[in-house]
Amino acid sequence: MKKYFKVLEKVPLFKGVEKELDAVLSCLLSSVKAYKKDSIIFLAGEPIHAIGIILSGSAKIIKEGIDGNVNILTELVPGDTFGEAFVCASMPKIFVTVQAQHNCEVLFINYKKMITPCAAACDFHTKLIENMMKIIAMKNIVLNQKIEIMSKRSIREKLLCYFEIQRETGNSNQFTIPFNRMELAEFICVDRSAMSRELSKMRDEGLIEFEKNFFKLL
Amino acid sequence: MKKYFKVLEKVPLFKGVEKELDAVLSCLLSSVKAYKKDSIIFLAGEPIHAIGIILSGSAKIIKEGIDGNVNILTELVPGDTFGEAFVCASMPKIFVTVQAQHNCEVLFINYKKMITPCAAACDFHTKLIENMMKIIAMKNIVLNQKIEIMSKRSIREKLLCYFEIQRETGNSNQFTIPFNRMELAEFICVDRSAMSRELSKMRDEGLIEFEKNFFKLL
DNA sequence: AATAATCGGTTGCATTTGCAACAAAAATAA
DNA sequence: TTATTTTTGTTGCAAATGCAACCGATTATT
Repeated sequence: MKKYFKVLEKVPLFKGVEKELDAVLSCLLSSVKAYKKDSIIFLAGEPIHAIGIILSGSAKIIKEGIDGNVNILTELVPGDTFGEAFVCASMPKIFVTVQAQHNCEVLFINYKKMITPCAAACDFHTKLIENMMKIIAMKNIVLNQKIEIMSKRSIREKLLCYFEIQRETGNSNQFTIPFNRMELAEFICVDRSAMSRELSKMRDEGLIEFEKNFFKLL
Repeated sequence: MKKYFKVLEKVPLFKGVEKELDAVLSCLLSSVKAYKKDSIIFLAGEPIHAIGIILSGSAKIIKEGIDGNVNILTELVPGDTFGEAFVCASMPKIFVTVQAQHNCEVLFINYKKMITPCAAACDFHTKLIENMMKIIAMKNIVLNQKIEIMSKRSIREKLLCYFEIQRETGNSNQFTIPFNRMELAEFICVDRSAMSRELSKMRDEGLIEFEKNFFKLL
């Protein structure tokens, strides 16, 4: 177990209990499982009762359409957590499939164990609960922001909405975004070239200035 | 307080502790405040530390753009909860504004109190935490579904994605949706008439059948 | 029953967008 | 350095979409 501490220390779920990780993990009945490349970790439609944390290797969350085409929703790397939403919502089954991309190892945390204070005076339960709540709530806020952006009808409005969020977040009219053009287009769900065209127009109209990932609102 | 039990009994946060509501509320240091029509309950940019529950009247969650135009995100009626995401995420400030639509009364639940087990043997804390987790996680799933729909490029794909979710949820190729045309269009963020046009086309092509809110996938 | 209001479908039209192909610029590799 | 790959911007074009206006059907109100 020790060899994973480097990874586990940085997992948001364990923030504040890094010192007691040994005790935490054994109290939570956590287990480690290894998966070969391409094998299934969670299968859509199956019930799940534990939260997964990638220890090594990588995995992907995929969604298979009725027509058979698969869609990669997220790529998971060491330290990433998955399945929380379904477990915490007590959903009878998970909607997505999690599949190993390379050989990988996964730590599973039993949810019931986590949120139930145990007989022993394990006072880190409160901290774990707080962390988990924070993780999910934060994701909630981020998802809402994304919906706010995507609910705009035109590319220009989507961009302005995204920029506005950046402005609010950084309290500044200028900022560096964490995407290149391609990624930004994917994030706001529009065509890259169409977005590029719109960005140029907005610059010509004196609304914004930009150079690579650096943007300035005028 | 008694007079609000009718409302509080049905609040998801209190599911499973309806019998002990009196004890719960006093342990949580909850307080009730009355607001006059149009007055501000939470102001965007301010810090918040409590979760709100509408007891009577109604309120709205609004977002003010930089250009001054306001956007109603949600309307809140008795029993509705608000502010959970920001409080549970420990955000330093709330991004949206909550304003009374009519005169209304709001119950505030202190978050710290809720997630911290108290000295007295209040074993309902665990239940409340579980409920809160479930509420936020569930919203998470719903938001993800909405994003999945909105990330589709065409109206047809958006509709099919929405229908597919309905199909999965109900395990049936036919279902009654909770929206009229106007609301459905708003939900998937497209123009109503354009959506109507697309629905007709899809029917003509033999993809679907529908009558009012009842849809059948073929 | 008569009237008004809401809802859903249709259509013409201008605009926006996605798509594809290409070119310039920048980054990376040889 | 030169060659190669990746990234970004540009443009023509066809298709999709939003918008507005309209009409008939359904529902609610008087």
